[in-house]
Amino acid sequence: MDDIISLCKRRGFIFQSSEIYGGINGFYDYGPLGVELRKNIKDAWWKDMVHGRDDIVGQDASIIMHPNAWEASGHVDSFTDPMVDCKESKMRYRADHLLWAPIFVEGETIGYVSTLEGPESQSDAEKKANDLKRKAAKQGELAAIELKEYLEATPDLYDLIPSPATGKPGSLTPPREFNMMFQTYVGALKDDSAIAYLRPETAQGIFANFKNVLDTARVKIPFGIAQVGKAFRNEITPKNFIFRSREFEQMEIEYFIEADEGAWEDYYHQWIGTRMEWHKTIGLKEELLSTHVHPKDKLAHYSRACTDIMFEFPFGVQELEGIAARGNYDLSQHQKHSGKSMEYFDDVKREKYIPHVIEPSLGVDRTLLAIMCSAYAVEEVDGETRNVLKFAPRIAPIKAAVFPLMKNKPEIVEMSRRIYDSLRKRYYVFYDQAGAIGRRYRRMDEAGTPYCITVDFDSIEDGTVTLRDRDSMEQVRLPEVEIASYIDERVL
RNA sequence: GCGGGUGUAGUUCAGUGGUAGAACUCCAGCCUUCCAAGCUGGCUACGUCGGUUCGAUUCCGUCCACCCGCACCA
Repeated sequence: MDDIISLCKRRGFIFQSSEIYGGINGFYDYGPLGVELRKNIKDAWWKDMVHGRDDIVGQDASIIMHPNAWEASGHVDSFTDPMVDCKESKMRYRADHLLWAPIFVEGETIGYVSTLEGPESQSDAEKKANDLKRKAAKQGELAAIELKEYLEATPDLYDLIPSPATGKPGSLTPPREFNMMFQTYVGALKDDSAIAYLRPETAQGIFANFKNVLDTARVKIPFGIAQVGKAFRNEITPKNFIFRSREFEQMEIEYFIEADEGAWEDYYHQWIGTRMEWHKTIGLKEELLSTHVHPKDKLAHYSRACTDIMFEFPFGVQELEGIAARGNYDLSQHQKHSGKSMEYFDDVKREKYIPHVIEPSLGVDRTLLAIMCSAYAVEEVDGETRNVLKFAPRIAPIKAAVFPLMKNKPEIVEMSRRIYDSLRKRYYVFYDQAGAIGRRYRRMDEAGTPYCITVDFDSIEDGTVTLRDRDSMEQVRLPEVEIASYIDERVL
């Protein structure tokens, strides 16, 4: 992983944000090659998911929305993770995973117990209750133990509830709120009425425009709306390079389907297949991809099912994309909060309903990192090591490079410039005449450029050039006029 | 947020209480007829702020950032 991070910096893919000021945690910048790669990923997605299908249209919603949109979506209330720290054991718990109960013997409170949520929580609590009873030297029956979340504890109880780790009361902090949405102010006044949020996901911009798109794009269920855009989350701990950052970009589709309870499952599985196949087309190594099905008891209450597409990064198997069957929760919420109907009239069924939705949601930055990890290779060539990024040609930042074999032979340089000028009208092409030819090849290997064209002495005689393949390092000889079509076939 | 570690050139690393060196990279020139060749020259660094000191890149503290572990992760 360190090698990849180092290469990203060295070759101008990714820089730490504000590096000259010491950097800022959780933010990254994309350099000249990074921005090309990133753009190619987004273009490939858009081309395949929007232009390549007749049932999906695009949109681009603003990053700042009406604050009520985030009330409706539930993000204002629940996009928080209240946390509790144990001052003694230095452990940290989510307040809704930390359970506690008062212990009664014969109607008298003898103390409190705490435990963590899980299959053992009840038995653990009972065991601790018995210990408590023994210590208090009480006779009589223990009353039934009713576990509650720490969030339900009143402030006077914070000092009485013991830490689950140490068993001692008084070491737990009150639950500390942490909303992951960035706040800002719209307009000149900095009061509560001006509070707005940077969106933590692009999805709500799609739901909020559902009616607009429906009324203007002549779409019929089933259909999808796609969007690519930045989202912001004030993560507690950004981690693993660009994998979890505070500013990131999503590629999301909301695919609207009929409301029948029997219908969603087919669409859902289709989407998992479609998305999995797509990841292979952009060069992610198949053996590093997998799926993770969320167990039913871990799903949000409005969610029918959720499958993650996982990628094996050097730091572990992590989520790349989430495909969720979300019922009609979001549209219903927006209907409720906005007072505007989100119903769809189905001409075939002759009925009105609020559509259900399947949501494939992919992170651009995570995809880019997965591509770097898939493409990076160190090879041995004639006793020398070669660093190479084996990008799928369609997403490679630079599609081809043109080299004059010698820079001090005017005819060769002239022909090289001519080829370069003609190719650069089609895609990003790099011209390099500095240094030995082998060095130029290796430089392009590290940038992941799939093809290098070299103009040599034969070229000015017979009009052919050599075209060298990045992965095999083999060369073919082509007439100048065939270069463009040869590369077109492979990179578009 | 806690504990531990780290911070010197674009990269990877040396080193010192008297302001620093290497390799590779990069740039220029010479040379060079296809895979990091050679020669010459050149650019570039002690994360930040403060303290101790005659003097700090070095010692101490603060902050920032990065790495590992814990915890957290719509």
